[in-house]
Amino acid sequence: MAIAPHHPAPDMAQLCAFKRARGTRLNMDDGVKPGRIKNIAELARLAGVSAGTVSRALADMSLVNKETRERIQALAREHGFRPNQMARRLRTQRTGVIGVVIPLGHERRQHISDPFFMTLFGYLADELTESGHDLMLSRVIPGDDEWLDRIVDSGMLDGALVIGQSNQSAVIERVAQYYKPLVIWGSHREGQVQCTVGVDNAAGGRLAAQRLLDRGARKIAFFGDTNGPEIADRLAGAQQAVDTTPGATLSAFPTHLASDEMASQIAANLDDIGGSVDGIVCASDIIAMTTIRLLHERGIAVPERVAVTGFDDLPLSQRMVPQLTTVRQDIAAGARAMAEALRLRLSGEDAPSTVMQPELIIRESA
Amino acid sequence: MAIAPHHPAPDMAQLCAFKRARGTRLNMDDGVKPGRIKNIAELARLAGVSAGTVSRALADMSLVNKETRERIQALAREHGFRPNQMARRLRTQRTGVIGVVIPLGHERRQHISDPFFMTLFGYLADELTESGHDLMLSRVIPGDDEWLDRIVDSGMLDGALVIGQSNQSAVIERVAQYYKPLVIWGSHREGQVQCTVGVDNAAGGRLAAQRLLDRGARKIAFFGDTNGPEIADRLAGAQQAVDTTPGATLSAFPTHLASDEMASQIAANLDDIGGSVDGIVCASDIIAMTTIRLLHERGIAVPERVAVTGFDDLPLSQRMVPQLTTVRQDIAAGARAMAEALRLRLSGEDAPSTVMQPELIIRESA
DNA sequence: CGAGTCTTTGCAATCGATTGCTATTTTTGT
DNA sequence: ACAAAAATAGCAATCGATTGCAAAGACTCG
Repeated sequence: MAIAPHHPAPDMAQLCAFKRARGTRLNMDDGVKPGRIKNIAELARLAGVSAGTVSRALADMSLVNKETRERIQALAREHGFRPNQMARRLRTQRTGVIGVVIPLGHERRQHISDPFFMTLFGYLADELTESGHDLMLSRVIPGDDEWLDRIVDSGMLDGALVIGQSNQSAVIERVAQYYKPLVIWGSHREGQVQCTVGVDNAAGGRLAAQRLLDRGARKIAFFGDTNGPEIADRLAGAQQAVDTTPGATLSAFPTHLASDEMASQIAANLDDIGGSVDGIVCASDIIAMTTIRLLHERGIAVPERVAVTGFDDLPLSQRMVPQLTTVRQDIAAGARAMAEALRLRLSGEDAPSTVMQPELIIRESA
Repeated sequence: MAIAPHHPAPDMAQLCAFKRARGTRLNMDDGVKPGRIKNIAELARLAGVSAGTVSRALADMSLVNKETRERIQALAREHGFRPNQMARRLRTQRTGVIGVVIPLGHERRQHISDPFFMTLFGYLADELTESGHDLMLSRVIPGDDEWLDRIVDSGMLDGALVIGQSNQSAVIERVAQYYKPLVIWGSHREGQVQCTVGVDNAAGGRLAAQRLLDRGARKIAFFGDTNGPEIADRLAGAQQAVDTTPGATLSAFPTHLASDEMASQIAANLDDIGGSVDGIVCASDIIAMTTIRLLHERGIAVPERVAVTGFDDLPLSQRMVPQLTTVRQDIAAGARAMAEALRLRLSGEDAPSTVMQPELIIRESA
């Protein structure tokens, strides 16, 4: 991100990590900043001009004489002065900050360190910092129906991104009706106002289940928490695939994402179904990874006796043993789509929802 | 300034967009909210009191009559009014925002999705949002020696956390001399001013190497990028352990963290050393995971022919097959320590550095 | 009954940068 | 040489909430 006042165009030559700036005066005695300037007025007095001129000079406006401009800029640099962003933003009514919100409606624990969210967040950071925005992360446990209003009305944000609908679709939908610069990662529903970006979860569920069916599996289990629309769609997709295959059955087992509960819950599921299952559709790679580990502990071979599919295609899924067969969501492309939609909406235009097509990545586990 | 690394262009063909039913008009003003109040003055006029009173009422100060106070609060709620944070912050000189900075001095690529950083970041978010702070993420590729100054002087932050020293210790040290609310994740050096929280990396390296030596390994390799002090310390620790064991040798192989380069680099390393190595100390769990995967592909048994240790003890290390023997950093405890140190420093007190002791977690890979 | 205390509320300064408008120079054109 | 046009710089209003201080009204008490 750039908390920098002005961004000079990124000069690729300067990106070289090892190239140090040829600073005029480097670390020598810089601990003692020459009399710290705290606002534009002081710098103005020092330069013998008015505050307005300093402001314009620092913004590099051609309105002020080139010489004075450079003199002021040099002075500012020398004193390590940087204009107060808070005042700037109050005045300009633009904050340059995008809020990223993760609502935890049905998952109270530790959701935020979930690799999927973090990966998406990382890509979003890459995208948005490029256009000079800062990212502010808010982790919200919705206690009422106003949590999103509070965020978008806080006056601190130019726009907001919501990662995951959780069970808060209604709230999001309501806010989306009056707050434009809002983009959601999640499922698209016909006729909804909110602008979503996400994968076709039903198609993804179908792909995963179909893969298991194609391998000959008939008794299929689904591990995941279906309280949010996304996972529910994946289950529905899997159900569709199973329904079109005679003799195949599907049963769903609730499985939380929180990592500590997850393992014991999956263990319980496995003991529950015993050896009567030959394929498992997992709602995420993390669930799949844990499931495989637990099957391994029970001496059940994957994929020979039970085939397992994941969802997400996180980087780790190809580093596992066995490598994970999974449904790929292109997180980088998703982040790019979210950023693009938000940019459009920030400039007042409309932006449509984006539904990406998932892709089945066949590796070893199924 | 921070510049995002380059992403490979996505296959946009697979994105399919659905236009929203309600094409053009995005701006359905009015809508549900009764005539939108935009500032305290308007609300004050509506309530028939002065702005100051409204401000105090909203802050729930006992200074204003309980009845008027409640009346104003009700009015504010009814109109969905929320005071402008930017103005509030300009006036109070407190932002409630903590900056989290990840300097990428020697790693230009995609560092941010590194699971370790993300996990730590997640825990930090949990800790700090609890005390009412927001987190702003800044990913910085230091182009000069002022990147940190720009961030802490931006006037947007109450404090800052730096995750990883990279090769920027000197810059951090200089800033730490004048900016107090600053806490660093990284290595502690005698006599330094910066407040760090981190694990004793040398001890960790020693533990890992010693484990391999104890298993009988004598020709040890180290995989990791030693440009930053942290990994360098781990290597130094490993070297110490090897030095005290007659006949044992250690050789270091540079290995970047960026996930795409890493695999090929490790593959090259492995081919380089051929079968002449019987133990590998990896500088992170991710490196270890990739290494094991590649050894597996080459038909080299882990730990029978080559024993491998990781570093970090990420959640995934116990879900792998084989489970990873690794040096544990307690990331949650680290995040707690960072948050606590920052809180102290925010309230003007001093806070010492924290050096945590690493712990060897013996599982299957060594 | 008037002085002294409390409660409440209002007024106006403040935080620090931005920017429309005005007031000075220069410079140019004829 | 004189009017008109540019080029510069300054003044002061503004963004919206907070808060010290003053003031007005309500109440107590000797």
